[in-house]
Amino acid sequence: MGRSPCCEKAHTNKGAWTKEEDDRLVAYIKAHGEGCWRSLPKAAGLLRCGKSCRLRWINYLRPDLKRGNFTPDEDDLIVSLHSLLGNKWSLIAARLPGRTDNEIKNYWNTHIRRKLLARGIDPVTHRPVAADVGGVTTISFHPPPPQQQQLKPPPRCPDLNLDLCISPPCHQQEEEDDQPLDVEVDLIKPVVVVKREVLQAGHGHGSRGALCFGCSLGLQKGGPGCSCSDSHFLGLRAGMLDFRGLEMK
DNA sequence: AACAGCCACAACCGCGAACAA
DNA sequence: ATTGTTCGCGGTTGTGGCTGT
Repeated sequence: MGRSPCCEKAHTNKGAWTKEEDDRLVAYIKAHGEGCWRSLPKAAGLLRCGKSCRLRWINYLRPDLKRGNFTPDEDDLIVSLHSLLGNKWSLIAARLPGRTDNEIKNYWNTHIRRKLLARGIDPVTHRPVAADVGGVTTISFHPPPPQQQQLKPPPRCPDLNLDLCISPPCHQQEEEDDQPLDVEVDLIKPVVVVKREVLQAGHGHGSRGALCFGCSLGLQKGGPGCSCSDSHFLGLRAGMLDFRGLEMK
């Protein structure tokens, strides 16, 4: 026996949403809140399946959506998070307030991926594209071969806390021991703040607050994932771009 | 002006995880 | 422990708009 359908397909609309459907959905959620998507369409008087309602709300109707063009900051953040998390769009979206996983996924596939390729960077591995002897360029459009697949993230990274990435593990203790780090934490966009520090670092751990992305995430200085001595690449640092092989505790 | 091809994005589909009975 | 249901995610497709010929 197959899987039961997510909803009654017989009497549901498909395709683009009308203004009236949008209004109904918004009005219902404003009145009753999110939840129980399966029963929502009926309760809201919509001829849609629950999944469709959920997607419409999350990707388009939610009032806190930012919409509009991605900023260069967001661009860089997406690249760095993708290098860390792979195609975990929902996790990436969680770090970009006002952006949805679907939006980021589309943006990645249409803009960033192309941009990386144009710069000679493999969008899958985030490493410079390897050119073979004959001058033919090899680009990964599919998951990397087995030996590289261990770089894939574990099914979930439950213990990787990206919520607040300012952490002290690799600042220069020998220099300024008990001085508290002078770090401004933007609670709305904490990760962007970290990344800006990474960008302005440019010279390893010597400068205060100048942590590589890995160290910003709380990884061990000099350990796997720390790239404080690597050269810059794409406004980020080459070498810091692949944390996917790390054991998450 | 008409057509074809391309691009961007909204929406759908299938699967696995989480949860409840 | 098993089964069924619901939700959420990621990959894929469909479609409308734009651009070039």
